[in-house]
Amino acid sequence: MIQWDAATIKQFQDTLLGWYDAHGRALPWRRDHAPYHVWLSEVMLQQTGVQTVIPYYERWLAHWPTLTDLAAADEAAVLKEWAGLGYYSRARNLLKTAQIITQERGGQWPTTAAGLKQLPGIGDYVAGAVASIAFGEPVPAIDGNAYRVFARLLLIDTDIRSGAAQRVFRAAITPLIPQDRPGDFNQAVMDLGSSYMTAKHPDSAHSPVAAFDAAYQQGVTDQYPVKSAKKKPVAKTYTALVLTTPDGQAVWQQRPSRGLLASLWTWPLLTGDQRAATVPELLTQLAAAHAITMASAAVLRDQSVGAGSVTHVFTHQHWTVYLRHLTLAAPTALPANARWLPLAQQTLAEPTLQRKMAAYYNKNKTD
DNA sequence: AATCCGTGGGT
DNA sequence: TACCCAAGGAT
Repeated sequence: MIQWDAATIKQFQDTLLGWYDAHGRALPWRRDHAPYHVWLSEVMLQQTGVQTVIPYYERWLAHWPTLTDLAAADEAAVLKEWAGLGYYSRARNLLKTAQIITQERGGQWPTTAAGLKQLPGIGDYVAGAVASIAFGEPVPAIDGNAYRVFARLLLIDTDIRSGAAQRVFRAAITPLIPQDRPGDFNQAVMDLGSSYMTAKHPDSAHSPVAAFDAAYQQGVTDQYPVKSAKKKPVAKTYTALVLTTPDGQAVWQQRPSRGLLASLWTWPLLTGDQRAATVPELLTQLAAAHAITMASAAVLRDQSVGAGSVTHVFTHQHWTVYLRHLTLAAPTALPANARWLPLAQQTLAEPTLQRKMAAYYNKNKTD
């Protein structure tokens, strides 16, 4: 690992900030440095691309313009607004933190990274980003960009997926932060990491900090950062039941409040490939899995949907979902975690998996 | 420390 | 197809 002297650090800061002043991106969350705006954007941007976030960010602020507005929201409304962004605990934690600040702290944000990190959903990265950008604290905000940029500049070969990475990079980056512009420094690093110093096909030669880039100077950019491989997703198979009445009402089922797609709504899912199961078998499993009971005598029609399946890849699971369509004469009573709503309902939070299933159903439905 | 938790885009 | 990547955090 390379250590810079004080003069080099000053030159690096001036070069990086000069470039940022001239070429930094004009993003919606950079219109001001309000902690609500900085925090919301940083949470949305976790593991998520800028172009995906922008429309969600704008819609969110139209819905809840202030932290006080958000603190008064229902969790169901928050999840509905978040639906499609993924990692849904982020949305639940946004609401929790808004309530803590509004109701327990009199609307006052902690102004240090250490204080911010106590709040739900705020870890080392978001704490550093909000503390530096909104409150001017000279702390690093170490995200994937910072890992990549400084691994190359300083030839840091610590595996960025290892437990030691946070400590090693924090020690390396902290001395480089300018006391007067920590927020701009951290944002400049992010812009650098998403323009010249990208993961794939970097343009190190034209980077404004090429002169400080040891990996580029030595022709070893492709060796940094060191990042161990992920393991591949586990394959799982399910069968979704499209349970409708003749007038187009369908059974919607809310997933448990913890775990994958927590609290979101889908058509009821049974484990395994149930394309060959009989109607009584399907209903037995439906009762066991979701406490939804209905008599097989009430089923007017039993149809498979399409010849294939819906596939959806999560971080750790690769799902294959088959669809069965059962038509009932009339709605039956449902437990608290299920509802009769139109097939194309607009009121509940649906994950992308459900949107894919609905698209597949609409394309393949028989009548 | 290792695992869980989404999604869309690129190659 | 099967990877990898993108402004991580909680348990």
